[in-house]
Amino acid sequence: MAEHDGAPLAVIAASLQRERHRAGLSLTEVARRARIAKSTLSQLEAGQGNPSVETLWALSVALDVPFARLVEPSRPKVQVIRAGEGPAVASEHADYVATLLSSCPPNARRDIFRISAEPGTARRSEPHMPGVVEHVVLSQGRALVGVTDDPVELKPGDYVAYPGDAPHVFEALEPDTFAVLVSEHV
Amino acid sequence: MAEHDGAPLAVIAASLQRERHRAGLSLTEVARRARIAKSTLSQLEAGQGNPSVETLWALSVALDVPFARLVEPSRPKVQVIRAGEGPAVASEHADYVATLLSSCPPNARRDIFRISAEPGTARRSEPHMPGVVEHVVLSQGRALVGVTDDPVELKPGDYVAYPGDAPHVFEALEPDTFAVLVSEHV
DNA sequence: TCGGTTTGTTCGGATTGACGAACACTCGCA
DNA sequence: TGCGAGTGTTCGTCAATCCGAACAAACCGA
Repeated sequence: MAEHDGAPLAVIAASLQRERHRAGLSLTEVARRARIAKSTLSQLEAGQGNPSVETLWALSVALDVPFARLVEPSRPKVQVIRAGEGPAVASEHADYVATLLSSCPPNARRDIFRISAEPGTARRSEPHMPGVVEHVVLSQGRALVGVTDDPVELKPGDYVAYPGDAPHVFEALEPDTFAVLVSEHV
Repeated sequence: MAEHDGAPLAVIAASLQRERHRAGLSLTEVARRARIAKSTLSQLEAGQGNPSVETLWALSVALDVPFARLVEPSRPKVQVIRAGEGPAVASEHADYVATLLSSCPPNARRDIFRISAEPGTARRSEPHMPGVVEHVVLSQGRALVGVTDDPVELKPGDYVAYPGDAPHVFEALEPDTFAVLVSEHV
């Protein structure tokens, strides 16, 4: 499910002004760098108008900001989840527990999991959405991780990234294996 | 530095068609859902034209994909970084090592680090860009992590998230403390 | 107080995106 | 073979963006 909050125009207006002020630039200067008329920028910041992609792209270059930053807002707070706590993701194997630490909030596109696994059965995953990348850092134990055809053996501290839109595995090789998994859908 | 590859129009054209085919929808059907003329969509997929933000937004809703997916591409590969390896981020304290595991690729907005620290001195960080959130999962040892005013003590397996645009700390309380840090700038 | 510079605004005119209908085309079925 | 429903395309028209220049207001040094 892709998130689609409010109409983007108001967000864009706010973002443009916010990023411009953050960079300490004048409206005139930004318009010059983006090679657009400053009148256009003025109206965009006023929330009027519906910029073309080229115009907005030029602005994202001028402000040196990722494009998406202009169309999507922001927020945060402190949050703690203790080792035992947190929603455990259902699994067909009792010896594999994935705990969701941070689910994809409005407009970041990644989930963070804590993985606990015991040796024995390999945990195979069907391909996810195209464009998903998974990152695993092994904390404890030993595990075979990666795409099913060519998994990698990880020891504590090792890191691996692999495309999540292909079949992949997580197989613990030692008891008490524990890892951090970041699943991002770019 | 924000990434700004090629002109976005060709990318958009490709993305629109790719996502539409992935969803198994006809051009007519997508146009109907997005409430835009199918002629418009046809021309956009042909790489002609420079859609307005509202038009593109409507399409992202109709296709149920995040907006940014339409303007920025990407692709992955398997990558491994062993426990000892990887670029270590400079630090004024020798007893604190941050290894960059995955730097913000085109259009994900997060970095992943492995942190190794020894007790003694606290590692204080100045605020980063506004909108940054940091996620820490402790792997080994014990540490005091979070915003400087109100840090949280973590034990193995614990997780904490906090705004990175305020001063924050990472202080190891035991030898051989080891953690995973995800820094995302939303 | 005056000139000079910079701020962001508003105003016609040329350019261009978005629309809807008509178009050529393929497929399934009687 | 003809019909109908589906595909994605091209065309002319209207409305909108985008532009450049002219604009008022704030600021600063002489």
